[in-house]
Amino acid sequence: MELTKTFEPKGVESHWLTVWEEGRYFVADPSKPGKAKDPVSGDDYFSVVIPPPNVTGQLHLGHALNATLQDVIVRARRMQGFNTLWLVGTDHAGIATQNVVERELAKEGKSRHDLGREAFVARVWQWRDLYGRKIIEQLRKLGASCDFSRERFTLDPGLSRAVVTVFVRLYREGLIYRDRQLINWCPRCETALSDLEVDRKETGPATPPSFDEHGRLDASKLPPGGLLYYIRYPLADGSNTLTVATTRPETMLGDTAVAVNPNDQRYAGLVGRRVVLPIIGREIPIIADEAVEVDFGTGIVKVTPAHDFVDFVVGRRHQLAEIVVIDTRGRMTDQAGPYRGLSREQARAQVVEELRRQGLLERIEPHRHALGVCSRCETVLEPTLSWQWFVRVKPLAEKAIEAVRNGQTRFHPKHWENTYFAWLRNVHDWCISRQLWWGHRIPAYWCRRCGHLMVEEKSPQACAACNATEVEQEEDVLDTWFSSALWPFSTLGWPEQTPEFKRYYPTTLLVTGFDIIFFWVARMMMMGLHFTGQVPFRDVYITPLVRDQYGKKMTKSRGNVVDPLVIMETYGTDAVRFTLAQLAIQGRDLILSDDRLAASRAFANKLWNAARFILMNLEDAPKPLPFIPNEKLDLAARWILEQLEETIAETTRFIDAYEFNSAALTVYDFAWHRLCDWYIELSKEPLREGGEARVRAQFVLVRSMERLLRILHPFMPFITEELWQALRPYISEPELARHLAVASFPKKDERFKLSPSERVAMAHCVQFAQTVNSLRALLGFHPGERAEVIVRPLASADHDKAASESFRSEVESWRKYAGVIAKARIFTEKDAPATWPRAVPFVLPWCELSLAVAENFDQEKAKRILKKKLDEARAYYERHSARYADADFQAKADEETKRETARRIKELEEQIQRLDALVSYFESSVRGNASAA
RNA sequence: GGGCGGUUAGCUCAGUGGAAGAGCACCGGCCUUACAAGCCGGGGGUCGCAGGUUCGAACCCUGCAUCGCCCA
Repeated sequence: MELTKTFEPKGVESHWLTVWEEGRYFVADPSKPGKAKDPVSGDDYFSVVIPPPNVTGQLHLGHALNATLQDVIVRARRMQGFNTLWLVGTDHAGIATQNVVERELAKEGKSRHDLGREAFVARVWQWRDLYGRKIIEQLRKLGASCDFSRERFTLDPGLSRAVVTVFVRLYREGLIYRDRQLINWCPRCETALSDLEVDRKETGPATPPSFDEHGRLDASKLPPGGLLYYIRYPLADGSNTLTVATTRPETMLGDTAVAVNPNDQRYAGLVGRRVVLPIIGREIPIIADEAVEVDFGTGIVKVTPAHDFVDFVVGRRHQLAEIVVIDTRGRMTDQAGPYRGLSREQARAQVVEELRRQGLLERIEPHRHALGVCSRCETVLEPTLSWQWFVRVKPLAEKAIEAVRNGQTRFHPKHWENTYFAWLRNVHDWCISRQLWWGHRIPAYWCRRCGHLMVEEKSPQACAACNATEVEQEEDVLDTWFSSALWPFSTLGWPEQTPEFKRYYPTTLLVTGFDIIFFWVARMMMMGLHFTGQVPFRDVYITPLVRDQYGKKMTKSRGNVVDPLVIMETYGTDAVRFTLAQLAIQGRDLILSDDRLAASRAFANKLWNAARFILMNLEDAPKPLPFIPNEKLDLAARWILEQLEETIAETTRFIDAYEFNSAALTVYDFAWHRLCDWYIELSKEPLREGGEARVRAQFVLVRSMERLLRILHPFMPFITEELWQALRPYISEPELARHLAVASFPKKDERFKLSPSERVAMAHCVQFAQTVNSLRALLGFHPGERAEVIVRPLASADHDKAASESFRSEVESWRKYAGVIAKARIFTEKDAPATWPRAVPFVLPWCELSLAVAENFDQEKAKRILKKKLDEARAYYERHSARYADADFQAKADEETKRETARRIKELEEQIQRLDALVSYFESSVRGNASAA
C-alpha cells in the first residue's frame, strides 16, 4: 500500500465517518453484556448523555472541546469492551428559537400574533427540521462517536411525556406552586426569566446629562444606568422636603412609601410622618425598615414594591400597595399619570425634566452599579409583578447536596463541588413559566366557568369542581431548563422502564463547562434523585474554558471567536482534537494558539510517515506476521516493546483519571521520541540485513505501531483508523476487529519486558548516544561524518577485573545501537585501535569516553565544554555533600534517601576528579597531544 | 463584601517534599532515501514577594501583591 508523502486529512476523514456509520459501530445495544467491568462500580456499561446544545446553535470551540473529551473517554471505553452509549441530541431553547423565527417572520412583515399560536409553532417546527440539526452534523464531522440513531430532542413525544409526568408529580407533592410575585421580566422577549438567565452588567459611573435651553433632556442620550438621581419629596405638612436617591427616577410614579433604616439616628423623628409624591400628588408614609442601607445616597430611599426586588419585600412586610407603572412591553401604564404610553426611557427623561422644573431635582451624580440584563438579548430587565409558576427548590436541593457530599457523584476537578454546594445552599425558588409559545405547554387547566385549576397529565374532559366542559389549558410554557433537567433519564425513555433506561441509568459521566453547573448539573441532580432515586451520573468532569491566544474569553462582541470548523479544515480534525485534549488541564483555562495546532498537525504527519516507513518495509512480509516471543528478540526490540507497554499502562491510567493532557503527552512522547527517534532508526540495520533479523524487526515495528494507534485512536480517530487499516493485514490476533473504532483497547502485556540490568544498560545507551551527539555538534562534526569513540569505566572501577568485565559486556550489549544513533564507531579499550589520533575526553557519572578529532580541532572549545561540565558537577557535589554532612539529615532522613545521596556523592566525586584531571591536562599541554589517557 | 483559581524559560503550560521539565519561539549545523510539518545540537528560569513548618520546599502553612472568574 502506497501512502502519500504527507498526511492529507480531508478525504480520510469523510471516508471513515461513512464506514463507521455503515458499521453501526456507535449504535448501542442494551441487550448485550459488556466485556469489561468498572473496578469500583462494577458496571459493565458506560453511558454518557451529551449536554444538549440548543437547536439554534453552531458548533463553537466550547462544544468542540466538550465533544472531544467525551469522545476520548467514550471511544476508549467502547474499545475496552464496555457496553457503551453516547446519547446525543438538542434542546429546544425556547426564547432563542422563538426569537430566530420571529425575526424571520418580521422580514415578511408579520408577527407571531398574525399567525396565531398553532401556526406559529408549526412554523418553528419547520425551521427546526430544516436548520436544527446543523450542530449535530458538525459533531459528526468532529468524529464524535455518538449514537446518532438515538438522537433526542427535548420536545420529542417521549421527553415531553417525562416533562408532564414530572410537572404533575411535583405539583401534587406541593413542590410546584403558582403565585403572583415580582419576577425578572424581559420586556423585549416579553417573558419571565429565572434568576440564572439574568446577567449582571456593571454600569457607570456615567456622565450626568445636560439640559438644553428649554430645560429638556434628550431621552436617547440618557444612559440606561450609572447615575444616581437625588429627588426632593415634600413633607405632607409642608414643613420641609426630604431628599431620596434613586437610580431609576421613572419608577417614583409607583412609589408607595419612603423608607429609612430604623437605626439611623438622623431620621428617627421622621418615621410615621407622610410625604407627598411629586408629580402624582399621592400622600405616602415614611416607614422604617432594616433593608435600607444607611450609606446609600442620603439614607432615605423611595419604595416601589411593584418594580424593585428589595422594595417588593419591604412592601409586603409593611402591607404597602403595589402599583404597576410599567407594563410587560416596557411602556408606562395608566397609573403613570401624564406619562402613560411612553417608553421607560422617555418617561425617565420627562420625569427628570419635570422634577427639575419644580425645583425638586437636587442633583445627579455619577454612580457605579450593576444592571440586570436579559442573558439572551441584553435588554435591561424590568422586575415585574405577575402570576407565575415556581418550583420549591430547597427540599430537592438537600438531597442533591448530600449525594455529592457522600461521594455518589464526584466532581473532577473536585473543587467545583464548592460552587455546586454554594449555589444549592442559597437557592431560591425557580420561576419555571415562560410567556412563550415554543416549549412545553404547562399541563394546567382552568375551568372557564368556575375558575377551578386542574393539573393533569391529560386534558380533563370536564371541570372536577363544577363539571362544566369548557376547560382551557394554561397559556404559558415551561423554562427550557426544566426539560433539560430531566435529560439524563427522559432521553432513556423514562417514565417507561425501557431497556435503555434499565441498562444505562445512572449514566457514568457528564462532561460540561463550569458555567453550566447551576443550569444543568445541579438541576439534573435534583430531578434525577427525586424521580429515579438515583444520581443521574457518577462523575462530572468540568472542562476548562477555551480562551484565545491572548488569554481572552471568546465572545461574539470581541470578535475573537475561533470557528472550530475553520481550524479543522486548516489543520485537520485529528490535530484539532489532539490539541484540545493536550491542553485540557484540570482546573485551568485552555488557551488555544496556532502554534499548538501546528505542532499537532506535525505530530499527525510524523505518525503518518512512521507508518509509511513501516509499510515500505513490509512488502515481503507474510500476512499476518508470525508472533515472535520476547526471548527471541534483541535488546533494542525488547526495550521498545517494554516502553510501549509502559506507555499503554500510563495512558490508560491518565484517561481513567480524566487527565487528558497527560494522556496525550504520554502517547506523544513515546511515539515521537522513542519509537521514531530510536527504534525506527535502529530497525533500519536489521531490515537491511534481511533474513530472521528483518522478520523480527518487521514484527516489532508492526506491533509497536498498531498498538500505539489503538491507544491514540480516542484522540485522533481518523488518521489512526487509516493507518491501522493499512497495517491490519499484518496483525496476528484471533477475531481481529474489522475496524480500529471497535478494536480492543490494549492492556499492558507483561510478556514484553527487560531485566533490571538490561534496563540500566539501555539507559546508559541513551545517555551515551546523546553525549556523543552533543560532543559531535559542539566540536563541529558534519552530520554525515562518522565519529570514533572509546568508552571505558571510570578510574575507580579500573582495578576490579570483574567489574571491568561486566562493564565491557554491558557496552557490548548496546554499542551497536548507540553507534547508529550517534553515528559513531564505539570501541572499548580492548578493541580500540592501537594508534589513536587527537581526542577529546569526556566524563559521565558511570564512564569515561574520548572522541577522536581532526588535527585542527578547537582545543579551547573542548576545554570550555569540559570546564562547564566540571562546574556543574561541582555545584551539585557541594549541595549534596553539605546536605549529607548535616547531622539533622543523618538523624532524620530516611535510609533510602541517605543511600541514594551517598551514591550520588561518590559518583560526582569520581566524575569531578576525572574532569579536573582532564582540564588541567588541557591547560598544561599548550599544543601537546590532547588524547588524555 | 464572600468564595474559587492562577502567578515556573520570550510565549503557552506540565511538575503535591529529596539533582528545575515539555511544546512553540530563538540561535548554530544538516535535504543523513519515513518525515524540512523533518534531523542533530545550543542558549535561556534567585519557580510573584515575605515569613513559617521541615534535616530538606516550586510543592505544605500564614500573610501580602497581582491577574482572572463566580456569587451577593
